[in-house]
Amino acid sequence: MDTPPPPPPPTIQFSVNLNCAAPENPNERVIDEMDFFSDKKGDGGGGSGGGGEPTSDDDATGGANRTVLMSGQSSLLDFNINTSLHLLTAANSNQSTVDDGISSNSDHRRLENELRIMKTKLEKANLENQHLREMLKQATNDYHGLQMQMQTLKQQQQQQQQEQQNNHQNIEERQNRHENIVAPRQFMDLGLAVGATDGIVDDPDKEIGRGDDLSPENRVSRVGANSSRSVDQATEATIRKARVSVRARSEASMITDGCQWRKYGQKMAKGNPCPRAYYRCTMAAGCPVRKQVQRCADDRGILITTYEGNHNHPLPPAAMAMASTTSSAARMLLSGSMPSTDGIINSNFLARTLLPCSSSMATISASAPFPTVTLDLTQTPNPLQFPRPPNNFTIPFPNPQQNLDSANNSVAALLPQIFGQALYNQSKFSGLQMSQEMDQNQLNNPANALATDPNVTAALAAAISSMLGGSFPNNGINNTTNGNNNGNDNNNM
DNA sequence: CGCATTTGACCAGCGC
DNA sequence: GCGCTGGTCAAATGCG
Ligand SMILES: [Zn+2]
Repeated sequence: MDTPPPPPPPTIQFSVNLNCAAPENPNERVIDEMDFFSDKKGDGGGGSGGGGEPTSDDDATGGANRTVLMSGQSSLLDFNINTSLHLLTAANSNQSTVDDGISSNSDHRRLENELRIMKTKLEKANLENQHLREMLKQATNDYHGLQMQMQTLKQQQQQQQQEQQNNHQNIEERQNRHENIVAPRQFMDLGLAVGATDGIVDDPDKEIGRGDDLSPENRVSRVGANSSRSVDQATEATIRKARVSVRARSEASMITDGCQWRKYGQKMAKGNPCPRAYYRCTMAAGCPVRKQVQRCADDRGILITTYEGNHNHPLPPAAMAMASTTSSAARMLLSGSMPSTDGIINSNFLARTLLPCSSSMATISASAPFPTVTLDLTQTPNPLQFPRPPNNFTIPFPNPQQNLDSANNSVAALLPQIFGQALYNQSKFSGLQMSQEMDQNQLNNPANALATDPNVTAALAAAISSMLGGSFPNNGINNTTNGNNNGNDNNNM
């Protein structure tokens, strides 16, 4: 779901929370934010039982007063019954009694002052809550998208089983049906996530510029002056388009990702004897998704596939994996690199988010013109033996076995969830759930905290590697390109 | 014959 | 302004 007003970048949220929490009451305020979302939890960080249990009195004063109450003075509840504003005075009654003898006017002024301060704080808190709500909404949407994908996989599996039982036809027929089973439109909300981030820069370009430029009818007048406008828009959109490149060992000419690709160009890259092939998604007429396939100059066994753009059409489950992976990764990139001052910091942060364990496995380059996420899977000789660390986060697979059952999708289907987890982790540091799971040390160094959790990287590597390795022998799904563009033919310069 | 690939040419951005 | 490079187009070619 691309929200026209760009959702507040998580990283910014993180800093905001730090600013609010650090100076005075680090824990209570954050906890209270969490409390705002989950109405059930009355106790803050440690409280088991009574502490912050919302009472009927609490309802009368509203959530704002609860903020004050959470600061440790629950005994003041009685005073709050009269007026909500008196809570503030009551909270500082101890100090005010000291000054009592001086003048009641100054006391009054001070009270007003504090009232003002509290009001501003309240507004701030409300604003923050709003932001967090938006983030929560987005996370929920992502979750729903994944659920839809899960359902699709289930349905597909059931259909396949039925087909196997009813008629033991040849495999080709089944694969044709496999193509026809497209993902529900809802998933496109996930897939188009980058589109939302694109909207930060220039919204209509992606659809109008790209779409027009790619439609065959409009290509006729490409050289003409009338097309210059759309071309400009398209290039502008391209400038900030994030890319996701996957490095993996493969002898095939192209990795199988479930999409239909049509080769539209081949160039000799600078400093690489192997040509670079350009592919375009042909599953829909105006689909803007492209990918580049190139062999590594040093080791021709390494295939570098770079994805760009988002599908504007429903996808078969097998293709959804990679599509949502790339879009999620791209969204991570763009959401982090958007603010100008934080760009560098965020890119580093994102790099460590994606790559907690080993720096050699994935890198994030936010440098111009394209921010790129690179997943280097060449270091994992046997992905299936990847150790599964038992701690910390549990990647929210709805039902992993279902995924593994269907041959084609198998591990590839895990990709979006894994990346979704990465996003989830990122949002964690933005303040969503920080208070409950992070201690102070981790608060100071969130990237390190993430780095201690190798689940993301491990699962990601295993998924992609397995996909690469497993899909080639016979599971070639929809790819129409065959592998005869191997290194030697140097065509273009 | 239709479709995908090949491949030379074209275009735009960027650095000098 | 010029050359280099990446990316794209589209006519030519190949294939089933
Ligand atoms: Zn597509």
